[in-house]
Amino acid sequence: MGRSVKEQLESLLSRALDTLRAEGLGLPDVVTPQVSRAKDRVHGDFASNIAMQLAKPVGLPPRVFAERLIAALPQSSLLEKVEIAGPGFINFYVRELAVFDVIRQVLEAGEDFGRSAYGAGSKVIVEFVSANPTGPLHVGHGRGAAYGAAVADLLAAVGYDVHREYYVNDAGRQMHILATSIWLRYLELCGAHFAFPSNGYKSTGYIYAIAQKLKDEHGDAYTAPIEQVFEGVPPDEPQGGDKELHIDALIARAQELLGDVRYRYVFDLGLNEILDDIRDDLEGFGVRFQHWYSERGLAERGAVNRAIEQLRERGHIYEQEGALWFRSTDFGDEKDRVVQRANGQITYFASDIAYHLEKYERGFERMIDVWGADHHGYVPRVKAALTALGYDASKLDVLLVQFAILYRGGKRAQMSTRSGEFVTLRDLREEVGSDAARFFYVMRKSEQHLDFDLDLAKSQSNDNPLYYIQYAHARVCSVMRQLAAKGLAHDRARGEAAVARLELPAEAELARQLGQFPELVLRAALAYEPHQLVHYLRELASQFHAYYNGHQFLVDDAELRDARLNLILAVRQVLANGLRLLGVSAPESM
RNA sequence: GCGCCUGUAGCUCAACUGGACAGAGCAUCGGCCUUCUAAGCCGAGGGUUGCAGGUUCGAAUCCUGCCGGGUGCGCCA
Repeated sequence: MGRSVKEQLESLLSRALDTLRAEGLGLPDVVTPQVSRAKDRVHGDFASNIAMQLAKPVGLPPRVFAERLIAALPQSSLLEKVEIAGPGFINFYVRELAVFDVIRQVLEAGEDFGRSAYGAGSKVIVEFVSANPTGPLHVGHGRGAAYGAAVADLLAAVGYDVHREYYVNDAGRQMHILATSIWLRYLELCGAHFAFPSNGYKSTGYIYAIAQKLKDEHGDAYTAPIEQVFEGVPPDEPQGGDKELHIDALIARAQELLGDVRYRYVFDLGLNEILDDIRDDLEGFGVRFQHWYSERGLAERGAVNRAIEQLRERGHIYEQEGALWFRSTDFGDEKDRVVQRANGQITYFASDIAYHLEKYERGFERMIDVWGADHHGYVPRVKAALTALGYDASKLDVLLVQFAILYRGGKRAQMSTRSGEFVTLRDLREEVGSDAARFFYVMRKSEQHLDFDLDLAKSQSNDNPLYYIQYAHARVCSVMRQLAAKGLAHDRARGEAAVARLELPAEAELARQLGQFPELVLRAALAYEPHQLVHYLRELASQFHAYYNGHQFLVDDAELRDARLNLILAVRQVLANGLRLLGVSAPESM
């Protein structure tokens, strides 16, 4: 595909600077000129602010320096003209034919147009979703899933070797609460009556479903007398007690009455059922992982103890009131953190240190974690631990995703994990479809709170930006169907030979927009900002719709017709490539 | 109280990461279907970028201080 126009211009400027340096101008030794797209067409196609940046060190007024730079520019067939504007911008006007060459490039590259090798050879891990397997994914997880998947796909598109991973928290206290909740529901199904713990997973239907499965498969082999279950258990909160002590005692009782093997069975049954559901849900959402990384496995391999040991060897661990603490305040955290509780249990934080340690050991050059923004307080301590262990914490980028708030009929549709009444990702997908969900989730910058308008996402109207973009794609397909219906064939070579017939401003504008796609993909990938792609596609669709409305493609003049068809086929290709990166389909008809 | 995110048109958001007159969509108003899908197009109005300072050739963007919204500050995960 060759170097982009932008890169070629930057290289031209570099050579001009070398010339001036040779002439004895006081230039810094290393200068990498930046060329950017001109925001406004009256400023040409590309612009550089290099003259203003270097005016001071060189000791010349910006415009004078710009003039000398332009005079030193090597000859290039690319350029129509170069001008100085405003305080000292250098504006580049690119030849029309160079602009239209992108059509040929798009049609040749097809699905690969927009891809690049920027990150080639670099291994990156994107860890996202990682929701506790204690229940179905809800709409908050959905945004992390859509965003993480888009970031991963963008990075892969620009050449990184991307590893997508889900960290499964299958070892913590929450999982024990889940196992115990399932078991108590099972006892209910077997005829027992009691007050369900207020801190248990009371939830809607899935706990019962798993309990029912246990009953179907094993009858009453897992029962225990209900008096024994609650004997000596401290009172629950509604009875004036402590809900945490209450549930912890019930967990201990479940383990005691079931014994190791049967308890483990219930525990794993719950874990696997829920994990299967999550996997299936994400699959339907177009989100796939290379690896489901088990927290329990980490502990069983001794990796967590090893991590704590390494911290201790480096002198960052101390003991206080029976617990082991990591002195994270030495590394900028606001307070020290417990890694092992007084009761001997390892904290989630300790597992997380071990997990990230392994990410380094597995050879990733960049690590990306996508977390809910409510976990932001957790970032400094993880980075502190990695720094303490001698790793470069700047290789870890924690991307925080703000909440998505659902609106239906102008009112908030609430969600919460513990109360029985929450909106699952599956509910959302069923209501608006996976395409709309994927699209709306990444429409906004991730650190921006997202107002998710369910009515808008469902509406088949011009308010809905997703339909607007998909419709542009479908329209091109429709044109091609019409071509066939008229008994005509499209000849790409004839169109390419007649590219000079594309004389309309709208055509040049479209070609310019197409030419920006590769840079846009790169920029969106490196900034972790898929919303840039959304805005780009909207703009491209808008330009296409205007072109479509104003001009006929299926004209009698075969050369002109094929030249125009090449252009709109290129538009269709870029729309499809962009939508695919967002995990959204590109329908052939609507 | 401290930390992080955030405040841009009536509403929802952009602004290529410090660049040129701050741009879109929706909503409002006025036009366009005997021609490739009107799920579309064309046009109009709408702004002291929360407020006050500062940094510089140049600020919505960086710094400081206020004001408002969100979120977090467990031997939870």
